[in-house]
Amino acid sequence: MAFDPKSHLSHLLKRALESVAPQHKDAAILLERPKQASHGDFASNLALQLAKALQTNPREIAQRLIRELPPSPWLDAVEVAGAGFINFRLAAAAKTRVVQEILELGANYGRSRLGSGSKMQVEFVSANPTGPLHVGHGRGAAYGASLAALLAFAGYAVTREYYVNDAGRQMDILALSCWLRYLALFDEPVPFPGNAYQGDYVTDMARQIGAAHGRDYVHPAAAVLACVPAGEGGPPEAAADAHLDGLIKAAKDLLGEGWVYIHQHVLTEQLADCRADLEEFGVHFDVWFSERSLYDTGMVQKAVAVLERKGHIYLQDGAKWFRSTTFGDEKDRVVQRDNGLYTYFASDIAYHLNKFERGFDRIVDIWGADHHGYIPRVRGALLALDCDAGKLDVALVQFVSLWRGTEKVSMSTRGGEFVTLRELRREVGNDACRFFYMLRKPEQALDFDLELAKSQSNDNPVYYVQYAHARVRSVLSQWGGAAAELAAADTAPLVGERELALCARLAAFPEVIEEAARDYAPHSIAFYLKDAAADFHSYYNAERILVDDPSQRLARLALAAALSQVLQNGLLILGVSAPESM
RNA sequence: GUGCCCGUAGCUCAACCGGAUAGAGCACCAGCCUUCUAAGCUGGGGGUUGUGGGUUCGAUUCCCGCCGGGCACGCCA
Repeated sequence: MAFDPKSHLSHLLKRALESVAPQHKDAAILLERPKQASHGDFASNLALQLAKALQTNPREIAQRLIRELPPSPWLDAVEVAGAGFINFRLAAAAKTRVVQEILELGANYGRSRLGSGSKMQVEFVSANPTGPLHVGHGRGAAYGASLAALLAFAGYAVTREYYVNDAGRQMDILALSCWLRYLALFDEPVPFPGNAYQGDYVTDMARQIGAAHGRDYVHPAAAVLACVPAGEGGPPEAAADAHLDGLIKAAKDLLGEGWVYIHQHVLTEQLADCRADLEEFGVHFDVWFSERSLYDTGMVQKAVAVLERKGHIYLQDGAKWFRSTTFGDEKDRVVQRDNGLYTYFASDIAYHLNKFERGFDRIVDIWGADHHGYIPRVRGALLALDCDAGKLDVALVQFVSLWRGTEKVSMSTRGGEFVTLRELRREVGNDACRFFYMLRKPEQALDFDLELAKSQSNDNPVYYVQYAHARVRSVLSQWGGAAAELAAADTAPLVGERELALCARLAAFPEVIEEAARDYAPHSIAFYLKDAAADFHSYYNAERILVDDPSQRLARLALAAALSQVLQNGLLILGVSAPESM
């Protein structure tokens, strides 16, 4: 069992507490690493916490705690400071131990049992397969993938899932868009609606269909328009929607099985494209869950029927409403329209019910911030279905706005005017992309300046971290010894201020992992890695590693190797490579 | 109008579930390569944490009001 200074101190403090204030022996013992080195290696505010209950001056309590502290060979000094903090100074041996521990555990250093194997699902991206992923999806992908990796590292059994919206109107619009482009290719041009999908990829798919099936799906433009309402009256937007629906209906009627083919084709194409894009980005999924399958297996009907049986459904204006206001929503929601079609919400209820039936201990949905209003109704539905809604966490990722210098790039998926994730990755590189996305917490809106990311790519912090890793690898290869030699190295020669600071940084890694996992905050790993790299660069510039003295050389090499291991472990979670050389 | 997120150095962002003198990077100024990778290091100036109250030993953090920005308020997904 590895020695852990923090839990050791925690144990000592608890013993002292039992002696000083037995009635408060269960008080939480908080140990933190002070920001300032002069405050020692660990500090506790235990005395401050107890002051009120004991009606005693906190400094006095701190003194008593220190007096009752069992002796320990790992401690150099303990003192009262400030308002009543207890500052601990560890013996050098206690600080440098971590080096051997890291070299022994290797890729497992920092791994935690926090999750204790409980089943966790992380659902993310889940973009409509109606076009290429854009930079906003990229953020969700980077966050979700890093979070999932982090949670796995923290001991959870994680399932990564993508919910494929392959059943709705948006897919119909995409299929229609493709067909209209196809008709135009065969000289049957139907005016292309402004609210259809405009992107070039739609025309590309139309060409594919034309190449494979020739004129099989051609119908006269006049025949198409004949069964479409002109879309007059009412607000222009509603008219445009009605017009689009008319076109979809016309397409279905005229094409029959052909419609099914085109619909399936565009879905398959877009999903494959999306999947390949994500794979290249280092983002992998265990499950691609089809919305349509919920209908095919009757789960949507079942979910609504259960709600109905429990008395949470009522009829109004021909539609079925879920009384979500009973469960904290601000208004009731339609689950089945008067035309018999289920709403997106209905399939989402079924989907979440399915998630719960799969027995996850915890479920994390990662959504764009624009969906925040959706949370109460999903929770409401789960409560209505007697599910423990407390198992569901929704992490909202704020928007990404793209800039080229001072000019904002307008983005609209439907309009086909957007910067794709692929373009971004090509411009900036996968590593820099992944790291850049992780440099701010998800609830913070992100301004992504393409010019900056491109022109100053050398200033991107990712290179700073990778550079530290490459430097170590370079030194190690020049040394040329065996790794086993390092793991057995005596770390006693590590006495320099920078060396001990680096040791302390490395020792904090497991705590950083646990805290980040608890808070769903992989960004804090990126910040930690920057700090660790900074500690190393500073050390590297101040001291030489390959010194003449054999024992000192070996100890320094071991320290450097330990750092590179921690950088690797952290970068792996973030989906960023740790290069041998740069 | 209602709800959610945000407001910290000139700019972009941190701050360990209330802790000690609020920290980094970029930019700016001054230094460091015949020695392990200068994509690096050392030093310097930069702040009433939007604002006004409240809670207490102690507030960037928690509560309330206001100001400013973003998002959402569909029988779309």
